[in-house]
Order: sequence, then C-alpha cells, then structure tokens
Amino acid sequence: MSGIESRLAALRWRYTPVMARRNYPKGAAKREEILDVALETVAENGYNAATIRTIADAAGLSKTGVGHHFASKHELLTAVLARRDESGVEATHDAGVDLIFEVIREVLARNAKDTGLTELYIRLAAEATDPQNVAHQFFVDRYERLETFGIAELAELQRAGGVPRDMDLRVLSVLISSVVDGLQLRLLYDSTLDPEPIVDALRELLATAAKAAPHS
Amino acid sequence: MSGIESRLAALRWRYTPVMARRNYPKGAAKREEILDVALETVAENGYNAATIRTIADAAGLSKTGVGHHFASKHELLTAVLARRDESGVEATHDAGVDLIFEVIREVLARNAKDTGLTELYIRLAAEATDPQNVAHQFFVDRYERLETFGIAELAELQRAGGVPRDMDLRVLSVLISSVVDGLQLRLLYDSTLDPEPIVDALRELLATAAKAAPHS
DNA sequence: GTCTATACAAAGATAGAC
DNA sequence: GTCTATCTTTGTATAGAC
Repeated sequence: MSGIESRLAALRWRYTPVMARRNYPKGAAKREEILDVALETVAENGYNAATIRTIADAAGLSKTGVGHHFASKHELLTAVLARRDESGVEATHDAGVDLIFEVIREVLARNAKDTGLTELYIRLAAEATDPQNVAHQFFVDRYERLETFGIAELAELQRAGGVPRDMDLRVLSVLISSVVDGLQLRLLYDSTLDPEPIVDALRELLATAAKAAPHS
Repeated sequence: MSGIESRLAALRWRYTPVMARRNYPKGAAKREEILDVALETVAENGYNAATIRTIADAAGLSKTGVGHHFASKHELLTAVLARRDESGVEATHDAGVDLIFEVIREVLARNAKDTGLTELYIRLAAEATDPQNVAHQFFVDRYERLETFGIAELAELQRAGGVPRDMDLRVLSVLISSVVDGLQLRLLYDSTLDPEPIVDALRELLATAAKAAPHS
C-alpha cells in the first residue's frame, strides 16, 4: 500500500515446499508448530543441535512424524529461513532513496544478535551449493529477488545522486549482496565486529564517487 | 627476497594440525599422499564426495588408517585448504601499489574454475563457525592474517592516491574480504558470473572517491 | 490424513590386535 | 603404523495402526 511497501514487494515471496498441503487445518497447525520449534532450537542451540530427533522431541512427535510434514531436514530448515525472510523487512518505514541500505542495516543488526539464525543461513546456503540439494533452488530464487530489488533501489539512489551515473547496477547489486553474505560469515567468527561502519563505508564511497563525476 | 615476496609474507603461514608429527619419513610421505588424494577428490567430485571412506580407498588404506594421520575429517580438510593457501599466491610478480587487487583477481579467477575447492572453502568455513570445531581457529587466524595483509597493502595504495585519505583501513579491509567471501559463495550458485568486474568496480570506486577529496 | 515403530544405510569416531 | 571390528549418531525409507 504505501510506497515503501511496494518497493519492498520484491523482497517478499512464498516458499512452497514439496510437501506443503492445503486445506488440512490440523496438519497445517502442526506444521507451524514444528517450524516454531525448529526456529527456537536453531536460535538457542545452533545449527548442529537442529537434528530431526531433537526437533521431533521438542514438538512432541516421532522422527517420522516430522517426516510427514517435511520431506527432508533441508526442506524443513529452508522453510524456517523462508519464514524469517518474510518477517524480516517490516519495520523500515521512514526510508527515502536509500531504502536498500536501511534494509541492510536492519538485517545485519538483527543477525548480529541472532547468531543461531545467521548460522542457519550461512550453513544452509553453503550446503545447498550442490545443485542436487533440495534447498538449492530456494537460494537461486532468493538471489534473483535480491538482485531485482537491488537494481530497482540502486536506480532510484542513482537518480538522487547517491550512485555514480556510469555504474553498472547489476554489478553493484552483486557487490552489495556479496558484502552482506560475507559479513554474516565474518560475524560468526568475530562477535565483536560491528557491521554498520562497513556498510556505511560503502555507502559513503558511492556518494563521494557520485559527486566527483556528476555528469559523466 | 623481492619486494613482492616480503609483502606477500603476511599471507603465508604454516598450519600445524594436532597430529602433525615430525621425523617420521614414512608417515609424512603417507600424509602427503592422503592430502593429494583428498584434494583431488574434492576437486573432481565435490565436498560431499570427500568422505573418509572414499579418501581412504583412493589412498590405499583403511578408514582408521587415515585417522592415524589426521585426528578428524575436518582436520584433514583444513590441511587441504591450508596447503592450497600456501600455493595460492605465487604468480603475482608484476604488481605495484594495487597488489591486493591483483591477488584477489588471481584467487577469484582460479576459484571460479576450481569450484570443488571453492566449495571446500565455503562449506568448511561455514561448518567451522562453531567455536568447538577443530577448524575454527584456522579460520580465525586466517582472517587475522588477511587483515594484516589488507591493512598494510591498503595503506600503500592510500599513499598512492587509490584510497580516500580519511578512510578507516581496518573497515575497508573487512569490507574487501567480505566481498571476496561473498563472491565465492555466489559463484557456486551462478557459474556464469564473472567476479572480475565486481572487484574492479570496488577498486574504481575507491580511486574515484580518493581523487574527489584528495586533501581531506 | 496423521502418526508410530521398526529397520536401514552411511558417516565419523574409538578400542584393541598385530 | 596400520588394520579389523565395533559403536554412535545421523538422516531416510518402509509398513502399517488409527
């Protein structure tokens, strides 16, 4: 509805796992409960603790009971990530032309605290690198959406003079999302690291360069 | 010896795993052979294929035979990575003030081809995120070395006018290594992606911004 | 449709014989 | 220094109860 909402639309999507079924209220409820438990387990005890056994126990059913709702462990964890993505970009309401940097700031600030979820993201992304992995397509789609969002937002910022005119926005978009990914990995190795100055440095670099050659 | 060599020195180090033993010629030879086989396995069939069983078979001994030389799978794979690091930055002989970007270009170009090794790096880095992991300290040390190298080289580049004067070099160093990490993950999802324009964009951004405010 | 019990396979780690 | 054998923990697949 608001302008911000339509601009954020590219970041939102529905992940529909193979076993997602409709019109089964009881099953759907249990499904959500399993996702809740999985999220909590990952958040509190990390990726290694998120075994099917542990999650099944905490959700009050057997291992195969979980298997009824999710075809595999990776599919379950992908659903957890997808849900997190959906709820991740709400609070950004007062952004202007640099919405993209506001979103990044928010995501990184949150992830610097929730190391368990950051670990889930990094490890799942690393494992789903294999095209055979069930989560592979999820990340491919995700990168595509991020790029669509990035290019659109960077074009806006470019018009406002925050990005050099002759800059290839697709290249810049990949650059920025790589920084975000790399920083998240880095945060897991150094919890004292503050990601904000790093992203700010890039933003200022872009602004300075844009002012340097305004008509090129 | 040469100036380049001493500048690259910060990138070199010896990884000494727990079970590394000295003065056992036969053991050391077998150790090297296992590392060769492991590297080859990862390079050709990817991370998932690099099981202790597979490596042991290819090296002509049993699973526990491998265990005699390496305390765990992660220790073995860390040794493979460490060896790769050592041999990874040799050919850069005609670099000037932007040695750091030459090194990055070379590393990324190689890794874009050797996807198996890139997968090893990304997946091991993701798994060793857990401080309990035997490979954790390896990556902590590695990041520290990269930062030392990065700051030193960026200072040189800054003096030459390739980096803005008021820029925090530690921040910039983390920014750059995050780009490299993030790009490697990205390359595994999109083999058509050329990393060079992305790194070049950052380099040019720095140069343009440096010229914009030369005395600040 | 929802779930349990059982079984199976693969991987990594460990103990002790030679 | 290397092997055989065993153990444990994963995740997954099958059969069937309600």
